[in-house]
Amino acid sequence: MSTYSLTPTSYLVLGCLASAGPSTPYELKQAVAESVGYFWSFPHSQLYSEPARMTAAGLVQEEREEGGRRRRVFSITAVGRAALDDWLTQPTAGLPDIRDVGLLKLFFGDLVGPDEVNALAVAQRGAHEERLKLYEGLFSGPPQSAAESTIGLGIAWERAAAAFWASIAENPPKPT
Amino acid sequence: MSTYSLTPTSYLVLGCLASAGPSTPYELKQAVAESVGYFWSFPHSQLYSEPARMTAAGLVQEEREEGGRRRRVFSITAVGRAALDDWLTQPTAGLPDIRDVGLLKLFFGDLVGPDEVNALAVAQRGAHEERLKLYEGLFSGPPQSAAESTIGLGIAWERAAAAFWASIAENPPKPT
DNA sequence: ATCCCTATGGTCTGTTTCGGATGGTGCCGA
DNA sequence: TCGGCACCATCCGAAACAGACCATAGGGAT
Repeated sequence: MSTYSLTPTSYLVLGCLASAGPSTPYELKQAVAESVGYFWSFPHSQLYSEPARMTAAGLVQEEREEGGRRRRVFSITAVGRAALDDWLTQPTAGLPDIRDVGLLKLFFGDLVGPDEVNALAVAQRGAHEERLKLYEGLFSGPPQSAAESTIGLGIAWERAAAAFWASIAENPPKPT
Repeated sequence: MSTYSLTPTSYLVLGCLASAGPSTPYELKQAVAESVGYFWSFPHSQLYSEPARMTAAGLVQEEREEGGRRRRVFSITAVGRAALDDWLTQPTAGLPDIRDVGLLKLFFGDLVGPDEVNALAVAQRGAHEERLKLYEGLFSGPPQSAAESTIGLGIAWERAAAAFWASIAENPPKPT
């Protein structure tokens, strides 16, 4: 067999199918949008193409809805479930890039004046605070599952970032 | 004119050329690796191909070294500088995705046991702490420039993430 | 001087991602 | 019954990506 490599998108699909049962790509898209999509946006087109790819590899299988639109419904196979468990069981130690366009601008902030840096900092601070409020409104009690607990990192990140940009705004870096 | 769109990579190149003066792709690669590369890794191949693309758009210009390897040396043009200033002057309010594979695994943590979640949390915590130490060792005093101040967000992120994973490890989420 | 070795420096390619443009289609209300 | 819209799906060009692979200058050993 070819060295078929599973991408994060693949595991996303596998995980969703394992959690929510058989789904259409559209349902995947919905589920993703209101959960994991907050910290990892997947283009919806991939949620259509990826299951197709994975069908060929035997990780999922495809059926058709009976009536109506006769949409494709994908479900995870035993092979897929094994691949998912395998992945979930390996504790990744890899770290993501921050890849923040705002931070990239700050990095080149010495090329423009302090006013521009300040405007950037204010805008970023506002955006992070807004997002923070959104996150804080999502759940009321303490997290009820591993899935819900992920919001904790979102909140921590937004708080940290808001504080960082606030400090930049207050105390603009200047080459002496 | 065609709608030539500048990507973050383009601005990276422009910014580096504006900051450091005319450079070869190899020098760009070096400069990036030891600075902005910590939070945004650019494949080195792009630092070769992107300036070529940009030359065609008139944003940079290319010369050749006299002796030795006769490497390509790129420098920013007035047009390029204007584009860069324009970009730097617009305060982006956009937020990046976190895109953390570990967090994605946590999101599906309900599909495996608490032991696996715990192992993940421990590994992630360790990785973030290690990275934190690296960052803290980079500069001694307070930041001397906008560029240096970016490390602040790196440190804040690593601290927040390490704390988050520590809390997951201590208090593993369990569906009741 | 020559030749080899290795740091340094550069190119190329197949795959995946991205994100939006575009194109169907079932269903409900008038 | 028919028109419109929300729902659903596919496609495509342009980049990003990772990394394999190649080239060469210049120093050191002989």
